[in-house]
Amino acid sequence: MEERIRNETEAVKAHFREVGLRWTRPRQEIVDAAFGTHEHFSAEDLLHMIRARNPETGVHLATVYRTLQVLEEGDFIEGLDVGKGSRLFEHTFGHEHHDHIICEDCGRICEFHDENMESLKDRAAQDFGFTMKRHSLRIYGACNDLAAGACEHFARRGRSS
Amino acid sequence: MEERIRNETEAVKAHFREVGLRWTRPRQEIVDAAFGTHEHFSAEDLLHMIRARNPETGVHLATVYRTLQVLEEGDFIEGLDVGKGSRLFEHTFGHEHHDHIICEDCGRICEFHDENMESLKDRAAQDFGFTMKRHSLRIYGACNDLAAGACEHFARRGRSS
DNA sequence: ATTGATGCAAAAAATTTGCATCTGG
DNA sequence: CCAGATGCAAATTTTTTGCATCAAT
Repeated sequence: MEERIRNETEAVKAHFREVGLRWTRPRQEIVDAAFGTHEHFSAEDLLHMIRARNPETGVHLATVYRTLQVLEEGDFIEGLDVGKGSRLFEHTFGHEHHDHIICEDCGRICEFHDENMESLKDRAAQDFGFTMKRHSLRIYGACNDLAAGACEHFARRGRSS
Repeated sequence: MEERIRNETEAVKAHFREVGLRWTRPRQEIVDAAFGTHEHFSAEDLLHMIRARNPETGVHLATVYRTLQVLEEGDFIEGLDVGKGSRLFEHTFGHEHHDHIICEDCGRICEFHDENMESLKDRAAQDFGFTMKRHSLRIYGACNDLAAGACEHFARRGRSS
């Protein structure tokens, strides 16, 4: 897994070099953190993760935002509007595209991939004369775990509604 | 069409009465405007539309936001995160659900509906133990009109990026 | 009358920007 | 050295809230 991170980081580094962006300490830390988690994270979450890894870090939130922008443009991460609060990100480089199911009550996010759905999306874009760049399917619902009182995600976050 | 608006307004009014909300002048104007357009609108857009209809209106933006919230909860309108800028709304009452294709360059939004897609969504939610409440599929791309220089939407808005 | 709705201003939350300074190439 | 990156603070943008007042029921 550390190896995976190394590879992904290397890829980002290569991309940066390629497009003439500099490889700096803050960017290193940001990328390491972004690829070091499999959770969805906000800009602020990521900053906390960076600080957890290196309490001495001087990385500033503004730099996180700026770097996330670059990473998104380079298709290394993907932003996800969850409706409430800030945009969440996840690393996507080397991952197959997937869609999201979001529990409106506890905030839990499940991921799934469906080839049939993908072809339908392609077709729709074509039919309407669009060149598809990306797509985002989000299903909002209530997770049954929650109804059953067995939702650990809820326990962790403890939101109401 | 005026008749349609009347009916929709009546439905909203009935719903308000039902759940014990008052029917006020500001709400009347907001609902009329929301159902009087077939475009997607932001809270601010809507306020402009209200002022266009009645320059004397005293409706305040905060009230627009508050009312949009109520309307969304009542399933009369639906919010749409377009990633950049404010949330857009569209009235949905009496309309079949549809998905969106959004041009990242000119902002044009196309709507489509695909039964197959709908069943796949249903299935996915079920498979993951969710009770689906709503869903949002957005396909982002570049519209070919734009590439061909024939995109009127672009001419109207004239954005870059 | 009572309770909810509104206008207004001010706060909040999330993100972006200007600028002096630092630093990688 | 020099363009680009960063920290920091301040500005923006979008949405929400507190509160005195107003109006629907």
